[in-house]
Amino acid sequence: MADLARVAGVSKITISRALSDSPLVNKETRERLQALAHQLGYKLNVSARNLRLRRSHTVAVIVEMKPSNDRTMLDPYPLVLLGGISQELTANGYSVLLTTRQGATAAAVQAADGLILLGQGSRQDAVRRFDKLGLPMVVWGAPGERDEHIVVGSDNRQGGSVVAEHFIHQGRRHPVFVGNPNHPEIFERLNGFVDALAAHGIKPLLIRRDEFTLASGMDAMHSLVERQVPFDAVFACSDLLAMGAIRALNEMGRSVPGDVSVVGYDDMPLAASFLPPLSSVRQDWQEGGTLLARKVLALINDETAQSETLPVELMVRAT
Amino acid sequence: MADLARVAGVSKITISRALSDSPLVNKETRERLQALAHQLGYKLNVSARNLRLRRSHTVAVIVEMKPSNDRTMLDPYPLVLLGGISQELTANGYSVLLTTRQGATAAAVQAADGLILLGQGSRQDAVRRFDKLGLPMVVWGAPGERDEHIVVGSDNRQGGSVVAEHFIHQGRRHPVFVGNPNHPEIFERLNGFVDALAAHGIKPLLIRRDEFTLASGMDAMHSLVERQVPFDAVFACSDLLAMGAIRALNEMGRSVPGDVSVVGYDDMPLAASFLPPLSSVRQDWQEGGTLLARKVLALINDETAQSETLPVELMVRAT
DNA sequence: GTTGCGATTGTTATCGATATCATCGATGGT
DNA sequence: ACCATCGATGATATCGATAACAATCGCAAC
Repeated sequence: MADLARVAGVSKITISRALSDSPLVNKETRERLQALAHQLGYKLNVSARNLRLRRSHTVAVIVEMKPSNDRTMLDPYPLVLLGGISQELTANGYSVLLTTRQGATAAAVQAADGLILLGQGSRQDAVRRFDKLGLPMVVWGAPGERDEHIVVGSDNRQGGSVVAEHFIHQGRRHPVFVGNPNHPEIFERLNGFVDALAAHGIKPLLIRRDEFTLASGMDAMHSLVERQVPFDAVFACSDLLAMGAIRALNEMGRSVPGDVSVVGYDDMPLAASFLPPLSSVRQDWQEGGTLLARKVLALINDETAQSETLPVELMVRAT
Repeated sequence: MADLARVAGVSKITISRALSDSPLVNKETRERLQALAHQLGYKLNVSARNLRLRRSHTVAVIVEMKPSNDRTMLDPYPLVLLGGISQELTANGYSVLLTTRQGATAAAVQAADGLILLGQGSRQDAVRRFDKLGLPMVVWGAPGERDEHIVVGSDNRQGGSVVAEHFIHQGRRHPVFVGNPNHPEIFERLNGFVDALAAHGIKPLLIRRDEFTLASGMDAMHSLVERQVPFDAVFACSDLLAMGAIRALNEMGRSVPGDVSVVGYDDMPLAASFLPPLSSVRQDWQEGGTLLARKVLALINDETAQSETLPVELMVRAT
C-alpha cells in the first residue's frame, strides 16, 4: 500500500480510504486509485487489517468428523447445515473455518469472531470447553433445560409426536420405537412420541439400536418377532433403520403397511423412491444452517439473539 | 503480552520466546512464564502473529455447494475428501477455510497459505481464476493433458477398465454405460471402459443420463428395453443409478445377474446391503484428501510435488 | 588481569493496514 | 476584508506479535 501511495503520489491513508470506497476522498481520485491498484495487482493484506480492526470476519464451525457407524457429521443431511451456514455467512462477508474438535486447538480458531458447534460433540463438556474462548457461540442440537448458550435445533419433540398422531389416526395400538436414545436429539423424539401416545393411553415399546444402518433395522425386527412381541407400527429414528425394518418384515411375511406401519426420519432422497415409498419426518437442515449463521452474526454485532426450534414435517407416503 | 511482561518483570520478547518454547530462554523462567500466562488466561493474538510471520497457517478449500440434482460436493462421498484433508492439515497445525466458489472473493481466502479445489467447479476457467491469486494450489479431479497445476484424483480410467474386464470375464457381449460423460471424471471412466472392451472387439452402448438418481437409472433401463436393444451388462456411474437399473430390470422380468450384470460406482454403504448385494467400484476418498493436503503443504514449504492418481478397487458382489 | 565466549535477556524496528487528529485551501456569509 | 465552515488530504500513533541485533553477566582460558 505504501508502494501504491508512492506511485500515485498520495499518502497511504488516502489509498486505504479509496480502496474501501470511503466518501472522504474525492470521487475522481478514488476511481483513479482503484484503477491503479487493480492494474498493479495490489492485494490487500488481510492479516494486517484483521489486526488493526480486531476482527477476522471468520466464524469457526466445529464438527464431529470421527468416522464410525454412529451418526457423524459426514452424513449427508447434517452437512446440509454446513451449506446453509456457509451461504448465509458468505452473504454477509464472513468466512467459514471448518474444524474438528481435535483441531480446534489450532491457532486459527482463536482468531475467529464467533463459533458454531455442530454434531453430538456438542454435549455439555465440549460446549463448556469452547465457552472458555469467550467467543460468541451458537450450538446446534436439542435445547437443554438451563443452558447459558444459544441453541438452534429442529423440533425433535414434535417429530416424535406427529408420528404418534399418525399412528393413532391409523388405529395402531402397539407402536415400537427403534433407535439410540443416548443422542439428546433422539431422546427428544422418543419423549415426544411417548407423551403423545400416553395421551391416548398407549405405551410404546423401545428397541434400542445404536447403529444407523439397514442391518441394524433388520436385526431389530428379527428380535421383535423372535420374542413374539405383538406390534403394528414402527417409528425408526433414521431412514436406513426404517428401510431395514421394512425389508426384514417383508422377509418374515408381514406386510407393510398392512400388518405394520413404518415411519423413518430425515426423509433422505432415497426414501421417496424406496419400495414401497417410505413415510418419513423431514427437517429443514438448510434453514437450520441459515438460522445458526444469523444468530452468531447477531451476537458478533452485539445484538441479542434467542434459542430457536424449527418445525418438522411428516411426509406421509405408502408405509 | 505487554501486560504479561510487566507483571512478570521481563520484556515482551522474553514472553514471546517463552510461550513458543524457545530454547533461548532459561528453562525455569520459561516454565514460570508459561504458567503465568495460563493463569492469567492469556490468549495469543493470531492476527498479529500472522501479520508478522506472513503466514496464516490456513488452507482454503473451495467446493461446489450449489444444491442440484447434479452431483455436488454435498454428496456424502466427496465429503470424505474433506475429512481426509481436514485431518491431515490439522495434524500439521493448519486450519481449513471452507468456501464456495462465490464466497471465494471474501477477504479471508486471500489470507490463506494455499488452495485446494474440489468438485466439478474445478474446470479450467475456475482453476485459472484462482491461479491468479498466486497461491500454492492443488486440484481434485481428472488430470488433463497439459495442466500447469497439480492434480490429484482417483483413477477413473482404471475404474472403467476393471469393470470392462469383469464383464468380459463373465462372458458378457453387449455392455451398456449409463451416466453423464460431461463430467471429466465420468468421461474418463467411459474411456477406460470403451478402450478395455475394444481390446476384445466389443463396442458398448452409451445411455446418457444426467441425474444421479434411482429414478434416472430406472428410466435408462426402460428406454433400453423399449427400444428393444439387446444388452446383458450395465455399468452405471453411480450406485443410485445402478440400484434404479436393477429395480427396473426386475420389474420388467429380467433377472440380475442372470440376464443382466450390473456394476455401480462409489460403493456406498448401502451397496453391500442392497438386494441383491451390488457390485461396485470403490475409491479411497479419505486417502485422496490426505494426499491433497500433503501436496499443498509441500508446495507451501517450497518443496516439489507431483500430480498423482489413486487406484480403485472393484468390489465384486452378487450383481 | 584481560579477553573471549556462551547463556540470557533487552531494545528497536517491522509486518500492513486504519483511527484520530491536524492541515490546508477554497468558499461564503456579513 | 475577515472568520467560519467544509471538503480533501496528510502525519502520526496504533493494533500485537516476532526478527535482528545489542547488551549484560559469569566464567574459563591465556
